[in-house]
Parts: sequence; C-alpha cells; structure tokens
Amino acid sequence: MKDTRIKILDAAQDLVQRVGVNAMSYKHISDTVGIRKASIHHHFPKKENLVDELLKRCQLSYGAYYNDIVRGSDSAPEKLRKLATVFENGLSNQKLCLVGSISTDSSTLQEHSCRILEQSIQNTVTIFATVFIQGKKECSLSFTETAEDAAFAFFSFLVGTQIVARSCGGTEFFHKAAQIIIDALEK
Amino acid sequence: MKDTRIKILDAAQDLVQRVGVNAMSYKHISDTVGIRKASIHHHFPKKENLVDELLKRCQLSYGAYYNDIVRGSDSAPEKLRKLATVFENGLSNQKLCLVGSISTDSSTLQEHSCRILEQSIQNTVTIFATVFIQGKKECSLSFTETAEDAAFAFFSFLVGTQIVARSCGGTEFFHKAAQIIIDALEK
DNA sequence: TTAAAAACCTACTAGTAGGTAGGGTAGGTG
DNA sequence: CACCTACCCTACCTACTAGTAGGTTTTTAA
Repeated sequence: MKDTRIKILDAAQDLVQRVGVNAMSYKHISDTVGIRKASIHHHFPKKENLVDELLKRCQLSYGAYYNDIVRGSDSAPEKLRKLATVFENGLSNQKLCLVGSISTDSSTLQEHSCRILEQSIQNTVTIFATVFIQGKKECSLSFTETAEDAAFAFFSFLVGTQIVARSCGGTEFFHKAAQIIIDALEK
Repeated sequence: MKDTRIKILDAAQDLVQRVGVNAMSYKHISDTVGIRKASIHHHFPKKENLVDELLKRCQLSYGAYYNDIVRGSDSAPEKLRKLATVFENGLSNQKLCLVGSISTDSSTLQEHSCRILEQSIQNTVTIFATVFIQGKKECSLSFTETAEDAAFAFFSFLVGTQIVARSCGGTEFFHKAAQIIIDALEK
C-alpha cells in the first residue's frame, strides 16, 4: 500500500498539532493507523525523518492554501481576515498551526529540522507579504517597516493568538483579537 | 535549607522556558540543583504540583513586574514598548514567556493546572488592559472592541512573536514586529 | 512461475520518565 | 534525655520512549 505512508503522516500531523512534537510518539501513531510500531520505522527510520517530512509536506500544502487566498480578488484586509479564519478553524478543532506547534519545541529539534522549520516560516511570510504589498498599493493597509516585516508580525500574531486562545477564551477571543489587529492595520 | 525549594523552582522555570514543560524532567532539575531526583519529590511529590506552583509564582512575579511598567508615568504607546521589551529580553536568552511555553503543551496538562494557567492569562490581560484604557483616554491609542480585547490581542502577539522569532529572525525580527503592531495601534 | 523487493510482523534492546519504599541524619522541642 | 520533623539519600518499580534484529507475508516484475 502506498497510502500507509500518508496515513502515518496524517496521524503524526494531527498529534503534533494537538499535543506537540515531543508528546507525539510512534506508539500513538501505530494505534491510530492500525499498524505495528516497528512498521512505522520501515517508512520513517528515525523520528527526525518523520518530523522533517511533516514540515516539508505542510510547507507545500499550507503554502498552496495560503496562495489561493492571497491570489484572490479580495481587498488586502479581506485577505487578512481569510488567513485568520484558517487559524480560527484549526483552533476550533483544538489544533495549532504545525509550524507554531513545532516552533515551541524547537530547542529539542535536530539542526536540519530547525533549518526546514526556518524555511517554512520564511516561505509563509513571503506569501503573506504579498497581501501587505497589495495593501500598500491600494492604500487599504497602513504599516511602518517593510511588507515582509508586517507579514512576519501578522503571522506571529496568528500563531500566538491560537496558542493563548486555546488555553483561554477559545475561538471567540481569537476572532475578536484578529479583528482588532486587522482593524489597526487597516487605513 | 529553605532555599532548596526555591532553587528547584528556579531550575524548573528555566527549563520550562527553554525546552517546554514536557521536556523538563526531575532528572534535569536534580543535575542543576545538585540534589538527588527523589529529594525533589520530597518538595514536590508530583510534577503537577511543581507546575502549579511555578505558574502561581510567575503570576505573582511577572504580575508585579508588569504592574511597575503599567503604573508608570509614560504614555500608553511607550508602556506597550516597555512591555514588549520584557519579552524581547527573554528571547535574547532563548527563553519564552512561561505562560506561553506552558500554553502550547496545555493539552498534556491536568485540569487544575489549566485553570491556573487560564487565570494567569486573564490576570496578565487585565494588567495590560489598563494601558489600553489609558491610551483611549489620552487618545494615544486607537482600537476597535474593548480594552480587554485589545490587551488580549497584544499579549497573544507578544507570545507568538517570541515563539516564531526564536526559530526565525531572533530579537531583530521581534523588535521590528513589535514596532509595527504598536505603530498600528497608535493613533 | 519464480525471484526479488517492499511491507509488515514479533520480540527485543537500552534509555528515560515519574514515582515509591525505606533508611540515615541534622536540628529543634517536649 | 528522647522524640519528632524536615531533609536527603540509595535502591527500586512500572510505564513508556526510540530504535533494532530478524523472520514472514504480500506485492511486483521478469
């Protein structure tokens, strides 16, 4: 079966988003996939391999997803609202952004994983930045520093609010917080 | 010795801020404090006890610290900058806000710990909110929704930016991001 | 049809986690 | 003086972690 590998990645991703990369174990994955623990090692010899591939896969899938939103015909503030909704939907399932979840445990990661993580963040920020470039052009957004810097700030805000709101306030608090920040960036 | 307990809490806090609450172990604490693992159990029978006390201690110490800033004579935007600097200084030592760090692992926490965590967040937000109330009064800050909501958004932003910047960009990125958000909230 | 390659299994290793049992010792109190 | 409590110790337990060895089944391809 080719899709056992995908099932493993799916289960791993779900676990990472819910409980974090350190609390995600091969045992947990084997339980949900319905495969023995040793068999997972056949597909991903070391856990670091799994983490690396998870990061790469998410960079692609979420990158495509973000791009869909960013390339649309909406105004810049509307696009920011749609991007925030992606995070809000994750939160409603008690799930954190994978990059955000792994970032918090970055100190226990291998160097090569950290590099992929860094690249994923930069990739996301680059996509987000196009919205801020558009916003500056159409005068719908106002911010100091560069569009890249603003994109970094906005992405970081979404990651943090997802984390804090999961512990306190849930999607309601998240939604209001996003509203405030987008309003503040709006001209 | 009375301060063994404090030494344990200090070591535990440092570990939680650097590697997260799940990667923090009694073994690690015993190594840095210079005491046997079993002796820590004398002071904190279960790990949950340690975590609970850590949260309560931080709520007091950081609460007092934030209050010092908030009660000062600065303008509201200046106070926000000072609050951001607290997080920036932590980041320069590779350390995350304790509440932020524990929040990411909240799914592996006991219920009572979650309640203390929630209370810590609400406490911090309440302190932060006074700055936004001041800002609205003196017309130095402009935001939609309530001051509490804005404080929640700002705190979440700081938590998230600390996490993301530790993986990508460091204090420079953090500083610029904080600049952008505070500028956006400034009238 | 046969042989190799891929996938999966049982059974195991070594290491670490949190936690416990029970003994030794120092300092204070009746 | 005896006693008690707080503190710290050695030694151990169970549960779980990532990872390995080596055999079996299934799939694929010549």
